[in-house]
Amino acid sequence: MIEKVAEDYNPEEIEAKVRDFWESNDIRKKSRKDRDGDNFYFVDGPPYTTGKIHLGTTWNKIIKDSVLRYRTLKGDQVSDTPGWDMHGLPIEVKVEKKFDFEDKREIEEFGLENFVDECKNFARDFKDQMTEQFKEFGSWFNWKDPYMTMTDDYIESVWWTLKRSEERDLLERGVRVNNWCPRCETAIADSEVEYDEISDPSIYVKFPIQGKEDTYLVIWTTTPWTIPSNLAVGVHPDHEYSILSAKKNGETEKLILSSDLYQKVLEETDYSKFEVEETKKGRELEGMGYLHPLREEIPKQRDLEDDKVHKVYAEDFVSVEKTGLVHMAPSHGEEDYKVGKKRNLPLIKLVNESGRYIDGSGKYESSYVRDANQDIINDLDKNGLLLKSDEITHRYGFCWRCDTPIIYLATRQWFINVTELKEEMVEEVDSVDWKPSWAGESRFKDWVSNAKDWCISRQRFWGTPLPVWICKECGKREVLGSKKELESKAIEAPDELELHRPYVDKVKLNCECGGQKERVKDVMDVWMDSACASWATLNFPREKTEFEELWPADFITEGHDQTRGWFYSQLGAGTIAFDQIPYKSVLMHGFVLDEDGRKMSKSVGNVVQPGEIIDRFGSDTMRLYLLSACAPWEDLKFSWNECENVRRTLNVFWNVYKFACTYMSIDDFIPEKEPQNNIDKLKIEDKWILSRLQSLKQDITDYLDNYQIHDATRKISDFILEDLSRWYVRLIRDRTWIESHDQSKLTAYETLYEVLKETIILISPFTPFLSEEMYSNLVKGFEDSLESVHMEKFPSYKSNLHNPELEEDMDLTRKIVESASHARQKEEMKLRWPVKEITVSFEQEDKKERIKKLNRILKDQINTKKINLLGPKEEFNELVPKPSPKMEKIGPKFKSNAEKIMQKIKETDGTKLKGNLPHEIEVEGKKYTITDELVEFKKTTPEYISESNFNGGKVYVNIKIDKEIQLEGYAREITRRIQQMRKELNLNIEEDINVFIETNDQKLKNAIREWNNYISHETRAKNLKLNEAKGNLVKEWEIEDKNIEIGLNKLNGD
RNA sequence: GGGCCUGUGGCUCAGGCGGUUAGAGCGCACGGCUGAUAACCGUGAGGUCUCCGGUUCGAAUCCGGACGGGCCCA
Repeated sequence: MIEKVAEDYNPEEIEAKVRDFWESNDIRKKSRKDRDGDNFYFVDGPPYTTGKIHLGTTWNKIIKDSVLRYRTLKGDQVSDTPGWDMHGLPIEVKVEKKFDFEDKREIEEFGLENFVDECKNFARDFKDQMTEQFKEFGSWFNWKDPYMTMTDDYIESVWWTLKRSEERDLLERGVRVNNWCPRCETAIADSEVEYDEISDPSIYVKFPIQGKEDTYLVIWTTTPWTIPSNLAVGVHPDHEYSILSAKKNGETEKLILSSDLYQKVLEETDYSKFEVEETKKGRELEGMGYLHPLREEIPKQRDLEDDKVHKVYAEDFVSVEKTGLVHMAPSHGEEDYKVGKKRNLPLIKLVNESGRYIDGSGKYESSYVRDANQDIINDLDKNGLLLKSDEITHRYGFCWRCDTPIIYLATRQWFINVTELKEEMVEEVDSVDWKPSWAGESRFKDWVSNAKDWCISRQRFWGTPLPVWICKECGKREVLGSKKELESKAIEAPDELELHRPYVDKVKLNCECGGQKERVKDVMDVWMDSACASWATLNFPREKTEFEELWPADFITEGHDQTRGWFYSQLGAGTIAFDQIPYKSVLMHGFVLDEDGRKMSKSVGNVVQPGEIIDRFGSDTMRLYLLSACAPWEDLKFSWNECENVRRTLNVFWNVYKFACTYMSIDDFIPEKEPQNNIDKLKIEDKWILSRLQSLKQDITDYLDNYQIHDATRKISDFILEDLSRWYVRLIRDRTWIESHDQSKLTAYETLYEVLKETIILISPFTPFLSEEMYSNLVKGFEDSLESVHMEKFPSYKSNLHNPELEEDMDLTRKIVESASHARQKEEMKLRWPVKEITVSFEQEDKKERIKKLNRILKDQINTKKINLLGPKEEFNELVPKPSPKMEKIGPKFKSNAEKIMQKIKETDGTKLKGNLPHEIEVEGKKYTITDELVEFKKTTPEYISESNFNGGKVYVNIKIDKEIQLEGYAREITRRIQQMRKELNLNIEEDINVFIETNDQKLKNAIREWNNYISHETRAKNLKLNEAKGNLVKEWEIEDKNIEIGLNKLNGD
């Protein structure tokens, strides 16, 4: 037996209840089990354990969860291991903040064991907190056994991967210029750099040419602090440079600048006069020597004895902007470093890992580079070499975690030679099914073909330790691939070895040379961790069975920022390890932005937390909103308003469900085991909604198989709103109100039940709580059903119930009904009042024929006594020809009398006039003959007909009110008021009443007498009497200015 | 500065093989309905389809450019 549903839709209550039900009955597991379809190996892109999820992460997990639930419904055997990215700087910084550490030294004083322990605890706590947040909105993953990048098992998979790169000779140690955080004292990846607006110096500096008086190269820079390390000046080989004679403050000097740009530069730097003396191509300047502008201040620069330094070099990378010449400091720029290598320049290092000048930097020694900017500018000025000093606001990189401005610094790092694999990687991109296709075609391919070598080392503590051991004596290195290998090769292996710093640091290996190998102190880039997720999840290489069965991943989905992130790192790692991209299909999703399309950010204060949405609307609404608001690959503009809309949709769905439950339970309805057997008993509206249901199933399968989640969810919402609630329920209302066990009522229930049941299943991947609640009452109440809706199968398509033509016809029917009600409304004819007759005129004959079968529905919904259907060749016989005088003919003929004659023609009865032409009329005593030349006729509707167009024809509604209609109208007015009063008394639907009505109006009295049975039936009145109004509730009403007093008396109970 | 994406009524989105008056929902105004009811339905107002140029008989739609937004890169 099902239960009546008394309450309104209350997501909070439902979701708590359902969550508890899932939890205590292990429903997720049962749902995944016993599926006999294909494997669907999904790999979760691991969120970083920050402790708090935001709306973007929420969207991401909801997409994943819905896809997995859908695949499960379809019978696939899905993998749902979630992942956590737990290593790295953000957590280290959290710990540093907790203990107020300023720099690395304090960490070392604190003890690495303690520090790493703290990191581990943070990561674990954050993971637990976030797990709860994810679970709250019903994302179903194997939360008890996630993959975690910090476990030894996981670390081993990463080690194995690195060992593969060593075996393939792709691992390399070398000096490169990297983004460097001077506070964290580590290299950071491009993807870890965040850009922000910052104010920096903008200076033009003159570099004096060696051996020529007053001749200078002019460069521009925003990083004065790199000038002490300057070793060369770059020009573009093909660009033209001018040697100018320029005047300022009465003194003349020669400047070398880009021919295209000098005008602007010289104006900016206050030169009064200048003329070009000579022009040269960049390549002709090559080899020109200059004096370092700070040679007095920097001992190291003075001491350089190398004839290759302080020269002009022509290089293709030099861009023509500002002055067209660039100053090059190989230790502080990637291109600079490359040029330095190519030209065999020495590498001078004046800046250490904490961003301070070191020994050899003269007066700047020990100052922090950015703080030294002003001193350097002053010194350049003092040396007479500063052309101009200004400030510029530009985008500059910051450490993603501690917000320190980064510097570029040449350091010794570990690299994987990705550039060698680039071609192979680009080819692999094509083997993936990208949604949308441009995600892979252009965007990702572009990125991959610009791939640089991957710097995988970090000079930090909390991360996967680099499994590289190097002999102090002979320099030989060894890369290890597992814990076992480490234990077997260790000189002294501790009993319990954890694969983190500082524990692994203590393990030493014997070297063939007799020396000892020690681990390099670096940890790995966290992107290397997650890059291995597709096999680390399967515990490969320790366990091989699952890997062989499942790998590579069937599906991954992440935001478009992951193009250069996880999509890329996985491609890299997969190519290194297996020469293969580790995923087969990708859905690239968008970002969540605020209502104005701007990024959500704390500083702007436009951040919306998922918790807020859940508190206001519940998880199901949030889920359905996020899934239907836009295409997954577009950015989502969050809107509270649209959330509210989705809640309304679900509320309507709830009301339909409630409606069904209420009536089915009153009537003790039990659905047939095989409802298809009753197909002959189906009324046309039943056939129609069942057909719509078949279309729906087809549509959403198509959509979801292509990850058009928004189209699928919108289709379902539309179905619920338009087809089920606004139309089907409206059509069967009368059938449900029949007492006794009437067949047409049972068929309606039967149909409604089937539609509801399947709809509940279809929407279950998206609104899993609501579906579960409805299923548990409605379906479980009737059938020996499954334990949960999520154990169901995707309802099968039934071709015998599919009738697209009927769907079209019903569509037209709705249009006609709407049009008719429009026509009524124009004349203020209430829908409650019946009309005598309507006429529908069709533009197409076949439409008229096809709509005939829907006559009953038209009649009921329009509330008309009679309905006429006309084809395109038939004319509506109540149209009246209206005479329309032709003034261009009447004018010349009747001259000054024309005006009056025209008036007279207009007033003449069109029907009579038309049949009697020529016709004589009389104006002011004179007679005139009207011929058919002087008048034409236009078809118009008489005043008792209201017309309205629909797409495909016209509707004419006869709104004449005669006595019969008036009585019925009154009866309905009275009924409505009694119903209103029943509601006020909070009566049950089945509860009987007595009604006593008092009125002086004879017409109302007549209506009550004539329609007594109808009113009694509609209102469940045992007695309906014209009498003194009395009872539990007595109210006075007005019906069209007539007074009436109605009394209601309960019969049951009190 | 470059690549990819995006720009349609006050708001959120459809449409987008070029073809009569550009569609929904929300909001607004007016009206209706009343045992699904602290819901629901209809009608109306509201759009130079971001702008400029081109192709074409015809452009929201195709092409080029500009501007705004997002992501990525420099």
